[in-house]
Amino acid sequence: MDKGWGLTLDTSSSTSLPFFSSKQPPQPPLSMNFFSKDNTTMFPVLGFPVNLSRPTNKEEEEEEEGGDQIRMVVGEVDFFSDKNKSSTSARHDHNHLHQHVKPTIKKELVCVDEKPYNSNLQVNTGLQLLTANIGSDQSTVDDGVTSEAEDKQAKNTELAQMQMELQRMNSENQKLKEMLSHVSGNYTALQMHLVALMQQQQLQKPRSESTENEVVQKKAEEKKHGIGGEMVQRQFLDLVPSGTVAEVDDHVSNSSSDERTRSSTPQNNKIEAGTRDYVRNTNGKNELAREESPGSESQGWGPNKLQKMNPPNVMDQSNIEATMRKARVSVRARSEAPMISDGCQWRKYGQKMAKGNPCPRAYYRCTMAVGCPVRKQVQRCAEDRTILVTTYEGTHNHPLPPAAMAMASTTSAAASMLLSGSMTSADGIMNPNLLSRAILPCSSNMATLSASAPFPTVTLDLTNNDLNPLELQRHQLHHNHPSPLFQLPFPVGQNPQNFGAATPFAQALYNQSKFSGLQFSQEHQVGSSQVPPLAPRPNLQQQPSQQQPSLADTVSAATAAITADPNFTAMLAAAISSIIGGAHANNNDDNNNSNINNMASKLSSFSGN
DNA sequence: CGCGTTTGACCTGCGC
DNA sequence: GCGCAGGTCAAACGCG
Repeated sequence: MDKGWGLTLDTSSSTSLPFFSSKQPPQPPLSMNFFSKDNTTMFPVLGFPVNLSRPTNKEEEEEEEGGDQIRMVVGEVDFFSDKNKSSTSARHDHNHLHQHVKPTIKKELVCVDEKPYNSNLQVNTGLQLLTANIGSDQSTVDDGVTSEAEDKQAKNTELAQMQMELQRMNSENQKLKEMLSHVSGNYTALQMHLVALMQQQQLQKPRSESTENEVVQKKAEEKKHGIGGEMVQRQFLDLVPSGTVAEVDDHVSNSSSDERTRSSTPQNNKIEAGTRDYVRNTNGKNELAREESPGSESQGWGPNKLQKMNPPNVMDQSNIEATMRKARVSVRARSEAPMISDGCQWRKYGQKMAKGNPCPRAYYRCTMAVGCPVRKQVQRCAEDRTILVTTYEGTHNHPLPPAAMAMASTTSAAASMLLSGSMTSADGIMNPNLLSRAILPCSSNMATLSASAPFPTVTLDLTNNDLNPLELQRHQLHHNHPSPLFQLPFPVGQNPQNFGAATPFAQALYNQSKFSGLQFSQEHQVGSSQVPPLAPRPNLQQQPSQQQPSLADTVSAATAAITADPNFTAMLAAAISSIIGGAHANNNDDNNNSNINNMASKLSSFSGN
């Protein structure tokens, strides 16, 4: 696992990353690091590892010694470990309260909205242990040695001390809550600014690109939601973090699925089936613990139903979770290989003949981590069998190699934003035009949203037929790249390195695919597949999946993508946004940040344009 | 022998 | 209620 990747948004400098409006009150420095060196903490939506801990550092200790009454140490913020369920901060010792109180924020950090944090937040400051210790101390007084008066005095003193500790810890709780409010405030401001930027980009686009219908629809939406963009903002605020938390919750606790188990008898069979699956696979290498029953996945939780039954702010987490999983991102690309090499490991678990398509559809699960819910379907297009349609569903719950990062980011961001649109539109009906422009402002012909599909789906079409092979070839020669096994929608007469306004997104995708290692492997990734590989081209050069870009290549390619196309900023920002949505966290770990700070500064410079 | 794929059976939702 | 289609399961199979 490559450990060189992190993603940091350092908001301590509003000049380097001007996401925060100048109207915002001054915020404390906030560093978000989405990188972890181990596999224990990760951000599930994008598969980015997330370190949400803010370990005690010397500065904080010095502050304490300097006379602060309230010691502000957030010890462990563990969103992903089940350990906290059964054992609290057991290291607490009342004799060393000052040194070892480790408040543990468990499980969920939810809501940027009005909901009070303490509704979902358990802050354990060790008070229970403290209480227990008080009792224990009282019961172990040696009355044979000390006099009654001394004993009472000692008890009183101790009680007073304990009460002070209680007060101190209460204050500490309060401070922690305030801190969380700060972080969420920062997050909110960041998202609002991001949306504003995206809207600016849309407004700057030539009006001619919009059809009359789109204009009418836009106006209708704006009328419905007041100021234009309010809807999108709400989408960000309501859904990205909530869905993210739902995903987090997915891996911390099975409470939601347990509730479903209890509440729905017909699904029990399926859940048991899933359990069987898990048990069976525990002997194997690639265990697959199903997190929820397929039945509950297919309960018809379309966006409309969700929206009608649950206002966004009070949306049940399990519903969000289910819907998050249903969001699909479909990638259409020309490939002669049976499967796209997207950097992940997949295991085939089924194959079906789908109606209306002579080509079978293959079903794959991600096997990079135990219980990763991500699945994908691979099928050739019936009309043009050179087109491979890969549909991704779900979000990774594990760190991803650099080669898989960008693809996961793109699909997750698209899915998140797609969902946010589908779930918050007032009438429950998606507006594909509006949404697609919100998601991918310049990609009206590349990304489409399907409201008619059973699940909300966004399709990234990389199969534009108006290709210019010469330009492609020139590009390959120029970059000394072997001929890619897939084609990208370079429009005729345009240099891939210098896209016109017509398809800036194409280059963004190209660059992205370049740095994501999005390749089409001629060899089978995980065994054979009956998705029929086409006859290899004579000049086909092997693009082994293990030939993944180095970190430097990745960063430089990302930088190139950003510098080449401001619209890529929107995509990247969307990905970042969805990450932040789940993080709500503060991390001062500055390690591994340099490369991403690089990207962030690039991003900020373009955001300012 | 372990692991991944294959493939028929099964489950579920949906439309009629 | 029935049939269809999509999706998943799991025993059988094949490969290294």
